[in-house]
Amino acid sequence: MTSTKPLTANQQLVLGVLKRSPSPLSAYDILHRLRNKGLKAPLQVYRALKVLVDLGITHRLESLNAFVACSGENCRQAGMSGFMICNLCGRAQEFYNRQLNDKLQSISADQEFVASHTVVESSGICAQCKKTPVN
Amino acid sequence: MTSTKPLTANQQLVLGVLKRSPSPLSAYDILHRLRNKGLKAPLQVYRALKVLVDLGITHRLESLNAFVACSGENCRQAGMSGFMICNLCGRAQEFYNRQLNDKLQSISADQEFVASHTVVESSGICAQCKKTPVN
DNA sequence: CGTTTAATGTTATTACATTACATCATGCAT
DNA sequence: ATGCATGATGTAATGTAATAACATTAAACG
Repeated sequence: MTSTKPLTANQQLVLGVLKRSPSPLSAYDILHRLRNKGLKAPLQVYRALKVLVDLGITHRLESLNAFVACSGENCRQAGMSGFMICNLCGRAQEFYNRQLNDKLQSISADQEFVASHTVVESSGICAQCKKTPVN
Repeated sequence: MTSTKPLTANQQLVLGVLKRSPSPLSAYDILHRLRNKGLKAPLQVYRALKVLVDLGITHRLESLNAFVACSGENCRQAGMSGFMICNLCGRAQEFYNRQLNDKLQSISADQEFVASHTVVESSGICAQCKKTPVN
């Protein structure tokens, strides 16, 4: 029943670009790809990204200064998610893990720390790239 | 017997500033504090930071674009560490947790992903700030 | 010594992100 | 309908983070 406001034109454009991309894009990458759609300034992209991220349908990768469309449907309720980022092909695989979540919770609780957001990002080499060195 | 090369002048200056700071500093914050010591350009700081981070005696906080001195002695061997970052006082509390580590390992292993580095950063409110709202 | 190598210094540039302010569109109360 | 409030957009300028390219200096060592 989460009847939420529909996305605006710019937000749809940005989300579309992210969904089509196999790997994370920086705000300026996105802007570049939307020049032909009339977007001209970084702020137009950053504004759209903010909404998408707040909605939970896009994630920001802190270690990359880049953004990806959420891969799961129900990211919002699933709690925190993590990413495995391949240094060779550039792809970012999103994952959810209940136990990891719980462990992070308990670590916070031990310190009486109230976490509002948690970033988990591993960088390395993905299975694909391990097999076929170049991509 | 890890007889390692001694730190250079700039590296010592940067590390000193980080150790004295109660919270993470950006490279430009550091530069600002070292103007009086003769440092003039960002690169001087970034170069020193790179060495310190590679040595494992300083950490980069991806979600803050900032740096902190390592709080433990033996960070290098302890494996990956995480941070709890308070949005009010700005302090970053470092932590190690074996089980968290293991869990991250196993998640990677499941996907046949070979992680070289993992970022874990929670932001929220620390125990201190919860008690005494302003700091 | 002179040569190699690592560290530094300096300038310029690129990449990432936000502030400030003007404009436009929409909804809706009178 | 008219006028006002609100939210979305557009645009320019600026601020902040990071690196490239190249010149210079210092230390190591045959």
